[in-house]
Amino acid sequence: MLDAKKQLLFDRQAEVVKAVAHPLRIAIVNYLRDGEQCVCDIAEYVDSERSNVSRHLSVMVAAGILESRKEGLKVIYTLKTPCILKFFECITEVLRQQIEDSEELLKAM
Amino acid sequence: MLDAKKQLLFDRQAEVVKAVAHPLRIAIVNYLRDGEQCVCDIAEYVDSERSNVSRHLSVMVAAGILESRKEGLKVIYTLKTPCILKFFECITEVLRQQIEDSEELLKAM
DNA sequence: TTACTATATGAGTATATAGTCATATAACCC
DNA sequence: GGGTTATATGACTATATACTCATATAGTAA
Repeated sequence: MLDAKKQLLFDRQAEVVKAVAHPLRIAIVNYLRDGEQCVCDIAEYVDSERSNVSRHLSVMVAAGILESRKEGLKVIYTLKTPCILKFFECITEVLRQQIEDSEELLKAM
Repeated sequence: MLDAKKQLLFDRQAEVVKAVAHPLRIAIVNYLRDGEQCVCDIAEYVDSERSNVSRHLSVMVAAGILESRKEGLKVIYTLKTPCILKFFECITEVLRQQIEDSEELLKAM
């Protein structure tokens, strides 16, 4: 059975994972690979309301994925842990496997 | 701006990430590291209703994370892409960073 | 056949999350 | 000071998700 310590760990891990479990947030993380950006530029890139983007950014900061600092009027967001990018390599591998499976299925038809 | 192709990719990636963005599902994936298991044993391990566990498992199969096969009355679930484990290394690194930050804060107090 | 077990799923409820709009705050420029 | 801009947040609605209970299905064993 799951002990309380492990359960707590999985809760914390789930918080982090949830923070990137959204297409918009994934787009943001990918955008920030190329360098830090303000809310307004991110909002333009992902084509969504600034207020909405601001909320998504807060969630990712709370999860420890992003960092922010104020610069004049703007708030600049950065990737805090570049390891989050390795994360997407894993996800891409899952997707690649899915496509291979579809191809197998197609061949068998 | 995000083009349609990238948007589609991020949608697919989000599907996979969502499939592990839950403490119970993370517990299941960790349990399956040590080998395949049936629904009943998984349900006992995570201490949840079988019907609930069964649904969580279906989601992860749909996302391409798990595989299943029938064996008598039981349905056995396996990790399909072991790369999903690397995934958790990244998450753990984010958590470790968070703890380091807390320590820094504490020292500064 | 009947009884039993493991799993899946429909229907319902409760909760969480995303998105929008209006408004507040903070920093800037005049 | 007043006006403007960037960001954050409260309040709301719409939607998605998790969970439970009851039931259906498929296999097993008598």
